[in-house]
Amino acid sequence: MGYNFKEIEKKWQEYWEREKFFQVKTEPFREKFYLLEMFPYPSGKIHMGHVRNYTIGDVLARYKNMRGFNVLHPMGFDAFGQPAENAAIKNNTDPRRWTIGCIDEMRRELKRMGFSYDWTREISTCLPEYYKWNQWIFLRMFEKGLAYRKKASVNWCPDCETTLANEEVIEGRCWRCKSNVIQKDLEQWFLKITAYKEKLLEDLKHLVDWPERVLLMQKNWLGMSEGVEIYFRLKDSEDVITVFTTRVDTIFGATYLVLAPEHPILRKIIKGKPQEEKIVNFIERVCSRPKTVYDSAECSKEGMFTGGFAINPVNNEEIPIWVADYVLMEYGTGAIMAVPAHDQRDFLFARENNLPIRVVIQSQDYIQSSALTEAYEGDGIQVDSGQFSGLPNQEAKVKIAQWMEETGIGNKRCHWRLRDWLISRQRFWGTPIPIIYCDRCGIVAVPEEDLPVELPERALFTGKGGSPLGRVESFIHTICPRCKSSARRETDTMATFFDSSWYFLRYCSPYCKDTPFKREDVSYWLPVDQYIGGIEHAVLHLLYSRFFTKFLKDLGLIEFSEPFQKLLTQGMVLKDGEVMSKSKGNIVDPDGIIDNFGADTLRLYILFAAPPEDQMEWSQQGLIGAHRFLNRIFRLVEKEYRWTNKTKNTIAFKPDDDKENREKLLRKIHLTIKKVTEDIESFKFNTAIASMMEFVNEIYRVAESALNTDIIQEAIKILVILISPFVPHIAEEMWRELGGNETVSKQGWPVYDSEIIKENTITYVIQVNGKVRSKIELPIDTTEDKLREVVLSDRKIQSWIIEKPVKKFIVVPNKLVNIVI
RNA sequence: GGGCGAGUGGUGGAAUGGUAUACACGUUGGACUUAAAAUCCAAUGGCCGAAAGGCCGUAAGGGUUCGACUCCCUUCUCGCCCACCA
Repeated sequence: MGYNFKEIEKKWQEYWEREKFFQVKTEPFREKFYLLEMFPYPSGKIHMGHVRNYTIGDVLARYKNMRGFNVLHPMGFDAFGQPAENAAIKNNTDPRRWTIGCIDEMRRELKRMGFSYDWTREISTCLPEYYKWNQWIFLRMFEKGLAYRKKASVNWCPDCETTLANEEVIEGRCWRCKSNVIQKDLEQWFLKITAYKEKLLEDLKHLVDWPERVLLMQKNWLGMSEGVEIYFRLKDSEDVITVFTTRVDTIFGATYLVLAPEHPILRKIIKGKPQEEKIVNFIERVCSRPKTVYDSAECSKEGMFTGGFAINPVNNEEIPIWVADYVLMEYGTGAIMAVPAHDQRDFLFARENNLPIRVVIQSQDYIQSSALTEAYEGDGIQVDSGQFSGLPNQEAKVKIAQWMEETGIGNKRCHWRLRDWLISRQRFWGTPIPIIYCDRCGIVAVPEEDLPVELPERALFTGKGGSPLGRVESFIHTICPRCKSSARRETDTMATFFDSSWYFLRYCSPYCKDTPFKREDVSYWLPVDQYIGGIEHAVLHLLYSRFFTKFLKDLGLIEFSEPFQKLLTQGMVLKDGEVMSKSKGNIVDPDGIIDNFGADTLRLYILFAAPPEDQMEWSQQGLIGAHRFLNRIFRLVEKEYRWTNKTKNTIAFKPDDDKENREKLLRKIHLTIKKVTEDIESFKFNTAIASMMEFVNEIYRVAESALNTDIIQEAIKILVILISPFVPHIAEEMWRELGGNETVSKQGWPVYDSEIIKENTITYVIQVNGKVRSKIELPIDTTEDKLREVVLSDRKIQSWIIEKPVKKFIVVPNKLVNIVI
């Protein structure tokens, strides 16, 4: 029989709730700590990933609390999204009711875990009092020209007459009806995140407490590349083709140009040429290809000669213009200069189509154009490059660009990978975009006083015929705010990433009715001191949140430009080496684990199994081990080590029969405080727990030999405090059982005494030629001469160095000696 | 194809230039018990040896160092991100 976790956990959860233990308020003169974990999508049940994420956060929140910080630790739900709508289609029910049901269930589960949230601040993005502010922010962006309409293609199922997310397109077919998906152009809303690209890149430098790889992923996503735009005149017209290159040093090796199939000048070039029809067919074939199908480098590059020629401005050479599918309209200028000798893609294409290859960068081992088997993309010396021949290419790169700017041949440019953010979704379950279309006035913003534009109560969910919102007549028909004639509402809703791009601000003033948040609250709590969540949000969510923050700062609503000071990305929870998922059927349900072992066991196990950032493998055996450990510490209570209120926080020194054990335990107490504190600060929860296990082993060992001493009571007391952020319920229970008043959560965090930790003697490791041969116990700070004398007279060491001269005698103070012979 | 990260006992992991395998799981043996569970004790990288002890050992190979899991180079494997980005 183990300890009664069911009763204990229920009791303390009720206590914390009754005492409003984790409710906080803005207290300008108290040091704050804002700890945020990524809020969940309410799919119905929490999974182990959530448990891990929120347990990591909870340990830190409770620890910071005990250190005296005013800790904001909120939780909410990212409640809009497709699963609710799909559930509604399946059962023809209301996505609202489905979502609220899921939220209730998940809140119940989160409470069972004993997380220290301030539940009075809970938010759900699907409630009008929240999404009103999505619309408000959208309108501010619209005013600033940062929200605009543009045609963009969507995946479209002609049978269901509906748009599909990429994940709903399975092998080019609709996931529901299996018919072929086509690309369809729709007018859609975009946010001009590209207006902030330089700031988004620049400010990454300040995010020193973010994981390196997240910074790198953001950097790659922004994708800035520096290069030169070069202007190629056409042979027989005044038209100019602009190409972008990062390798302007290879310009003398350009032997042809390539246009993307969508390039606007292409039709002009081929007009009236014999191959016109063939090329038009080619263009149409390539453009209708679903974008997801073609698979990069593996895919063979297809293209044709257009019949046109361009003039290379650096040497007036005539070069042919081609069209090929390996050039993308979306990047750069949609046209490239092809240098087959120094670009692998160009090389393959040139060989396929018998186009000339000309080496203009010579490598150390001499290369010949005719003998190349692959492009040479490395550095070297310019050859056949006019006045730049003989220069190292890196130097030539700079000089050629300069020369081009002076002569008007080209200009230095940056190109970015980042695109504007498409936020329109042809879906019901999202924030309505607050826009009205009037035949007379055009696109009109919904006036602020009319917000929120609420989702209608009822809609029909069939999965066919477009968005359900588009068929709710009472929603669509409205009056133009400007001219008062009849008008139509926008029926698209916002992508849910919009909702989560500013939710961390709403937690500060969740009840605010006039603005999205109160300035005084936000300026106290923000930025978030520690953000914790999955690596899958390393790019989009974090980038969008940074964008919103910068935008709100420009509006003058906030004073900071980065929302998250520190970031921790936790690893995934695996079972049998695979990610837990419904489709694999390898889910372990947290609820069932809590039933059988308790929340404390689950918390302890999930922290002990691996460091937070690493992936962890679920093991039922390991879980049982954690449970066993909790039983083991709980048994300390039953051994009658209760303390009286008089004992207080001091460690009493009393003469004891077992002086050595006493001193050892005292030192262990302070070593453990040190280790656990440092490990929590650096998120090494697994080793923090290991050190507490060692501590417990030591307490038991000493208890065997010297029963019922005050030092043991003190050790247990410290143990209970140290372990309380990890396993709060059992810690509270033990605290009371042992005679403590108040609660353990209200105890200050213990401080170690470095004097007590100090050792008087050191066990020196003695190596001979780098191999451990002996260990000698010596007083601390033994002089080197004395050390040498003792070590060389050691019997074991003597047998190793006999008759061999000592070449070197290396001393690492208070640690190790290495004798080289 | 490019970038990043990782590879340590039967297992999860510890040690980031100084005793490799802390802590835990598992396994084996023992104590307690009529029995089981629970608990407690002991052993647990490999090889040689009766023992003392020795040799080998952190994916593979090489290098730097008095000393390398740790730093450098080469190779292999796995994971993640990006990917026809000019």
